[in-house]
Amino acid sequence: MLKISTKGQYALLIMTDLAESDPEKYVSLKLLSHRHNLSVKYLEQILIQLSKDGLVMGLRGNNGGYKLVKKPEEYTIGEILRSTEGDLSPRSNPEGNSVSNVGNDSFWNDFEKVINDFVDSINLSKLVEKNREFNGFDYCI
Amino acid sequence: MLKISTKGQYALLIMTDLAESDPEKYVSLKLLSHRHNLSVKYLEQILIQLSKDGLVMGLRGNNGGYKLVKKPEEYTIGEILRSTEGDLSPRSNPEGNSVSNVGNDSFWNDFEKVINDFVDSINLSKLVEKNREFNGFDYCI
DNA sequence: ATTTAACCTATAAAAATACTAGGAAATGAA
DNA sequence: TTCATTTCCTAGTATTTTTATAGGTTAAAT
Repeated sequence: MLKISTKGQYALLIMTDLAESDPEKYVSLKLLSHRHNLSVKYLEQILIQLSKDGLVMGLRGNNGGYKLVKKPEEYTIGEILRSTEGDLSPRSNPEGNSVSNVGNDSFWNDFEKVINDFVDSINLSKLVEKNREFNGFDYCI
Repeated sequence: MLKISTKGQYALLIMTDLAESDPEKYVSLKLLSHRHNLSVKYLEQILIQLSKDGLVMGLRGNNGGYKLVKKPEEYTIGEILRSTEGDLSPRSNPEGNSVSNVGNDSFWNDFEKVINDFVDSINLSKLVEKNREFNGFDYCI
């Protein structure tokens, strides 16, 4: 279907949220859950993945939560999406079966490159800006 | 997952095949099935879809089958993929839920445009050429 | 100690994909 | 006209992927 799953969309949403928060403070899943009307348990999976890939840093215990490890402008949308979605290759089975479409390889490779080049050309700050433009300054409860 | 399904890949494969065949003659599913090692019944669904969208023309009965309705260079990869995949929008739920990510709309719109611009920039002839380069002249049994 | 909250693993429901199956309608040839 | 052929049409099924939920463990702060 050529779709980014909701997981990827939520990852973008949460990263945008963290980018707008105090970069020193940890934001808890509970808070993120309330702010975006998503279950703690589902967000957990997303943030653990982002954490494993070193995009965010988690802290346990009281006043724990997650925060960014870099400045917002240092994240590309691509690295966020690839963290939760896996590689953004539009082709289903890279070299899997016996179908003789190997001649189309360059098309699929080019396609993949176009996708990655685009998502890597945009950084998180840009997304935050767009959000600000749209929502005014604060949008949270 | 941001993947074109196998259906879309097969559609491309079959369209490439038809582009290499005699434009006047109808090629049967049986033959296409043998050539690409795919079931007649599955190919049927793909070709009926392409037929409904006016990309190919079907003829029933003896010596029936499918043929292109235009010259190969007049098809874009985009119109072939959109026929079997539906629209190539990377976003899961256009305006569905209550998640406040509406500020990211322009990102998703741009993303969609990048994808469509790419697949519409390549025509079927180009794919045929690539195949020829790779396989030499004839690759079928 | 106790509370809080991230981590980890497993499982279940829903949706999409990847097929398979049976029959109806049309075409060409015998 | 009859028959084989092949597209058309609709339904159903199995597998995989997505979208979650749930329970327990570990770590940190108070």
